Amino acid sequence: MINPHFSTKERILSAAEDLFAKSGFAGASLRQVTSAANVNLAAVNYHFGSKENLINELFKRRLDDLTAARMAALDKVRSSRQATLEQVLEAFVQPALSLASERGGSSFVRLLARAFAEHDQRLRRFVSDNYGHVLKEFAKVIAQLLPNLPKDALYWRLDFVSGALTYAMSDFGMIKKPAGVTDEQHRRTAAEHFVRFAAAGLRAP
Amino acid sequence: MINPHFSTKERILSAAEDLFAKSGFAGASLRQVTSAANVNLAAVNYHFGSKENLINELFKRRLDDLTAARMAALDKVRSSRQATLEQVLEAFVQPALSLASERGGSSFVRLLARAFAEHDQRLRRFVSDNYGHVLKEFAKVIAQLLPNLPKDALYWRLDFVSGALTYAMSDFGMIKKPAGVTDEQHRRTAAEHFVRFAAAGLRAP
DNA sequence: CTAGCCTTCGAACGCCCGTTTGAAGCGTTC
DNA sequence: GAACGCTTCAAACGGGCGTTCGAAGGCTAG
Repeated sequence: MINPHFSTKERILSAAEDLFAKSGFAGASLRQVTSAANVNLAAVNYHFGSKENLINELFKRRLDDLTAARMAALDKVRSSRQATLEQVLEAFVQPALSLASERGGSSFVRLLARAFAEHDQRLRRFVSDNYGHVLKEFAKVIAQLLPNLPKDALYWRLDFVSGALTYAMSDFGMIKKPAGVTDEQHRRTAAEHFVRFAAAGLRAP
Repeated sequence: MINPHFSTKERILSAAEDLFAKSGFAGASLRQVTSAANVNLAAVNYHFGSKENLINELFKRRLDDLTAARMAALDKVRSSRQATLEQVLEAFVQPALSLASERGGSSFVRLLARAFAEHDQRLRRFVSDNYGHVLKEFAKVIAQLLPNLPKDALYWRLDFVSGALTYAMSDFGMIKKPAGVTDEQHRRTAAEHFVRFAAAGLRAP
């Protein structure tokens, strides 16, 4: 399960990502994590200090890359002469898609959905600090592309878009990957459907 | 906090709803629940048998009403001569809105979102058994209203719609109720925005 | 009044939790 | 090869967990 070639720290992070995604932060114990990682129990507190800090490191590791990739994609779209709503949405989704394709990335995506479901203030603060400003940047660009849309309507619709994406990427819904389709293709299809749906929703009369 | 006029069973259910919504099923203990309910610890196992069964009863209590109300609203729309997509979506949202306005209902809505985030198979099975067939009925009606939309696109979009609703109703997003607006008005506004957004998304070219 | 039943109660059960500790291992540096 | 850091280890800590138990309480029917 866990590759023995990686360092203790990395093995813990990987195992924790899987187990927390599966059972929740309170539901998965450090004993389960260290056992899956083939690592001594005390290693968590040695390398991360506490369970809570391990969770934070888990998010930091992935979110730093994700937010950077999203900002880069947004800047690219922004600098093009005639950006479309679809391109902006694509810039938002594509990096998340790449993340989900990484080793363990799909677990992390579900973890992210969990972080939203947890109303725990400490965790929400942490996620929004590392994540919030990117959403604001996207909101600004989208607002420019929909100049006739009142601000309150825009914010509502952006919430709906976030929800739709979170939900779909976490495999909550009834959509199941058909047999004979690679994960990659499945995600590509999901992204295409999402961009069409979200763009139309944002443009609603 | 907990009304002493209600029965032990009801006090436990109310307190459990609040605490599980706030801290998660694994995160809130029966000792916290019974303490908040002003009830002896052993009462949970006496009245419900186990923590897991308490959780099931929690969902049953609300979902039975919700699904019945949704089916009734759908039948009403169905029987009208010329049903619109907006009316069908309204029939889906309105009962959830009423539920959220009930005493403790807003906690339950967040609990429902948690149930989706938990990938726990037992809980998912239970929720989908009590919840799934209603979604299928709505899907059928919506499919008739969008005869040119391929089936796979329809299912993707319905997933997006579910996600948008779940997310928005659980207060995950950045939308905050403005001061001086009642909960009732806030939810009414949310529903209007949602129906417009979802209808447009479903009708996307 | 009393017998019976449903409910509540305090106390305890065994178990697992996150964290800490001090010793053991081990490669690097003088 | 001794001394030093960094890492791993087994073991234990106090505490909270879900659940169980037998006694006590309190209501109703005879």
